[in-house]
Amino acid sequence: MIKTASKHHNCPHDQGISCSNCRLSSICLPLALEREEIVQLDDIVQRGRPLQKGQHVYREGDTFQSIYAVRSGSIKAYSVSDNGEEQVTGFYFPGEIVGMDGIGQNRYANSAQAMDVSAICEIPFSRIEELSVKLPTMQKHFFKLLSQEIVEDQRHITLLSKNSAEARLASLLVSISARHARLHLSAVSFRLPMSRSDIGNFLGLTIETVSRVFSRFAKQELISVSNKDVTVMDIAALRKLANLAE
Amino acid sequence: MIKTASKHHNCPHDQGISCSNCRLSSICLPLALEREEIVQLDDIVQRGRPLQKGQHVYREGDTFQSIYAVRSGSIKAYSVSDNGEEQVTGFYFPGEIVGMDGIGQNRYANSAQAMDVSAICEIPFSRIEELSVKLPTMQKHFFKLLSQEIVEDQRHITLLSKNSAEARLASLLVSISARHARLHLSAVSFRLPMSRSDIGNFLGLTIETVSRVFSRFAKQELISVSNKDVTVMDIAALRKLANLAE
DNA sequence: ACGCACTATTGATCAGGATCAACATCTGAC
DNA sequence: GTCAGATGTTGATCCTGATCAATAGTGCGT
Repeated sequence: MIKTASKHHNCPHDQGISCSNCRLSSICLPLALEREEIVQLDDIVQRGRPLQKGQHVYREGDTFQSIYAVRSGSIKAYSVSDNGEEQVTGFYFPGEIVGMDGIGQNRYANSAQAMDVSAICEIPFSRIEELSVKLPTMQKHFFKLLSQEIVEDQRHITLLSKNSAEARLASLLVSISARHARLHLSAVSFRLPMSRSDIGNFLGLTIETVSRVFSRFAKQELISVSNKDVTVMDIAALRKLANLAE
Repeated sequence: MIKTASKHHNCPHDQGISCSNCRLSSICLPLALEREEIVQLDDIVQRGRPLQKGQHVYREGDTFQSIYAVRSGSIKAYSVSDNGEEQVTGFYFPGEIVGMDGIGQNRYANSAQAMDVSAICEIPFSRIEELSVKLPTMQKHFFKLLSQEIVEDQRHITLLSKNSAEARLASLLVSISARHARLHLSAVSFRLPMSRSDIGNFLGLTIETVSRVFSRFAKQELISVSNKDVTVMDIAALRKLANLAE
């Protein structure tokens, strides 16, 4: 393999040195913002070096300072409850934002950990607040982001409360497929960055059940699985299993 | 019973004709706001006539315009999923705020329904946005409110994902007890405004299981139950069952 | 006060997923 | 390339809570 110079635009962990030319901006900063506003946001966004797999973006209990946009790779968020059990609360892909749970209490309610080598954009929240006062569009955008996370979490509550193991896993696969499509990646073939244990934890299932349902889906030729690589063969059937509208 | 004139301050559905003298303001508008800022908020808050039991504040899919503070009574929020099943996503008591799920999509993701005769304060969101641009404290307050709802929902996800029927019901009882205490009402004796079916739906259980767990708690003398009236006899034991820290 | 419909309780049985256990496969360090 | 530990798969059994069913209680309208 030929090594490409990482300063240019073809390395996935370094594409777009500014929000203005970041190809994720349509997801990360939906519609709303004007070019000039994006330039102002650009000034406050800090782009660090990539995180290695397993490294934390922040930890539960840390003082809240920033929210983070995923630029490449993937992040899992999890919290540890009073009795010491871990609960995975979300998986985040490029263009998505983590850390908003920290605003309310001035400390993060979750830890955020890289599941792959990942690049992230740090956005100091105090600067967002300042900018939001000057730019109502920006304020509106962040109100919306927060509200959407609430709706997402409520969907997940419904998933856990009302759906079978098969429906839960189907639902996760459909969701990941759709998010890949949004990134102009294949909606059909993708690599799951998380372990079976993370999937089970997120879906409220044991790893044995996750493994069995994967096998069952494969036997029914809805997907084919090899380790973490999944190929979706019948998305319509998965959507049906997940109780989603066509 | 002697009828009291409802214009004065002793009717529970009419206490505090303004935010400034509302005894819930410490909950509904935590610390943050200055007297003068509260006066400005006062101007935009609309106080309607009480809702009867069963009436809706808004319905899923309605165009989003306002958020609502519960002044008296109690509200349940629920959504209907693609397959037609109802999911109760939350119960709201005086001082708490409903409707923030509507911001992201410009339509409510849930319906909100009165479980008792309830008084609510309508707060048009566009006015909040305007005011937030002028008053950074106000902006910060609403960012926090939204973030706290995210954390709440994630706690509920953990409850559903990791806890037994007993832990779930214990957790709800502890939560309602604490919220009553915050309102300076008895943390020990209270009336549950919601049906067993709503409780089961919220906790991801059938009504039979809810009923059985109530009976079991009563037999163990952790609580005594008569219909919707509950007396908590051993809050420490309930907290332990709910896997909460002391 | 009566009856009807709705809500809740309790019991008997069933089933989905957890748990326990054995084995297979992958990954990374050397 | 080899080996050890981690991760994943598959099977057998168990248990919690769902389902089905019968009964009891509540509360509202007349």
